[in-house]
Amino acid sequence: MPKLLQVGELAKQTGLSIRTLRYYDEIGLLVPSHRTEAEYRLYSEADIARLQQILSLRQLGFALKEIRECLETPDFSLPNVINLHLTRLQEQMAVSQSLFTKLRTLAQQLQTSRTASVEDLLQIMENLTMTQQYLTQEQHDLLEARLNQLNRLNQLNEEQANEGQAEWLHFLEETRSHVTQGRDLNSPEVQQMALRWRDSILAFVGGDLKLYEAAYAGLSERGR
Amino acid sequence: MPKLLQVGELAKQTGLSIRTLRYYDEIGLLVPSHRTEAEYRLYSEADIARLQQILSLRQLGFALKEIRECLETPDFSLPNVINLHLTRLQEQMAVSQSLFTKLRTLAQQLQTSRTASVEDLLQIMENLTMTQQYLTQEQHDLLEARLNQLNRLNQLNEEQANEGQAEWLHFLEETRSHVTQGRDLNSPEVQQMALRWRDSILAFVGGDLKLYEAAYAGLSERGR
DNA sequence: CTTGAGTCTCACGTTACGTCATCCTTTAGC
DNA sequence: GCTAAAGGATGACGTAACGTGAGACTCAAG
Repeated sequence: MPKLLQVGELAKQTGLSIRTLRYYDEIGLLVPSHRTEAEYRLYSEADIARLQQILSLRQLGFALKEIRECLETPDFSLPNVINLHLTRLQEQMAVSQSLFTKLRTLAQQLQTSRTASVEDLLQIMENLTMTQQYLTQEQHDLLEARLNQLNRLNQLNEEQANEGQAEWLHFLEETRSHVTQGRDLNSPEVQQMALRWRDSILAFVGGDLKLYEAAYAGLSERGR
Repeated sequence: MPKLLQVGELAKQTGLSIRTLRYYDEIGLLVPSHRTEAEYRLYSEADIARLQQILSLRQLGFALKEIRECLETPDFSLPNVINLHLTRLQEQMAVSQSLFTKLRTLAQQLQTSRTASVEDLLQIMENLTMTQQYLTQEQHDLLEARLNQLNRLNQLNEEQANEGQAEWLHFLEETRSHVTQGRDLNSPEVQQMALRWRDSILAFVGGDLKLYEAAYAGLSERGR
């Protein structure tokens, strides 16, 4: 017999609030597949699985409406979801890297001028926030582009889809070998890998290369 | 002559929308210090400096109301702001680290069972989202605790405040030495440093040790 | 002198929920 | 068999941080 959960239990298990689950029901994002006589919500295991997907996508910064649309396309495959997850991870690490570079700059500034002036610090903070802003902007652009392409991909023929998955598997292979060998995140090898990963994405994104380039051009222009 | 900026110009320079600047004016967060005859907003350089602080704090995840309160306490010193920035960086790197560990788990899972079952993947995704949720929750708790303590700190006598700054300078010294020596983020030395940094924070936070401990206890409990 | 770009205020819309208020169900204890 | 406590349901209003017009004003350029 498949066990069914009430809202409160599910809320406890997921850490979400009851109100949130009720809201997801309200907007048709996660409608519990059963109800009791007294209209109590009952969530099946399939519902829970769907909720996991929802949370994953929400984690990636998607709006709830977008998530619903994603899950409506029937062949929104798990590889694709994980693909997104991996990419996101890559970006987060890149951000950390960038931030650390900025911190190094700060440290060096403090090294040269022993007591940094207020103006210096403000200048540094300006740099910090500026790059941060720009990165998140870039991330958003990329996410949008990827979502669009993902949707388009789902409308392509199987051949190309399989190609994309092959690329993805290839990258995963590499990642795994590096991970199992205990390599470090900041080693040149991994950075090299990140570049190839980016190229892989470029191939994956296919036509909209211009969008990607624009983001990068803007970034380097900003960096001068 | 101090140059004054109109909203549009400031918006372009900061990447914020005009509406956002108007909103900040509306809620009293950033009230332009001048207006033209026709009520055009004019932002002085002091205003811009304040905006930088605002963006820095916003970047740290503070609510606008909290930011306003922060900036209202007159001796909300720059070291404190940068202190927060550094801590945040530390946390972000910890999150990346954690995520990467999860990814490693995923990779290993895929290694053992060549074609991972849907259930396996869901399980992994569950772990991913769970830890993520928990971390952000922890981060929020810490941020709140720190804000409170920061406010209290501002009400302490100068001695203790200077002590806190000395601690901070000490940590910065260490960071700098590590950075200039090109050490890696994931090296045991830096992790050791992170631990000491945490202890420093603990000292900094002073009384509310319990709050900190609760957060960590919850984390390890969750991690079982 | 008009046109176009920039600005103003007012005001309603949006997202993802939080927070009551009020009523209904279910379970445990007496 | 009754009651109290716990859990749930449905409105409905509140919130944060803006987005998005509508309609009027201002300012520099041709």
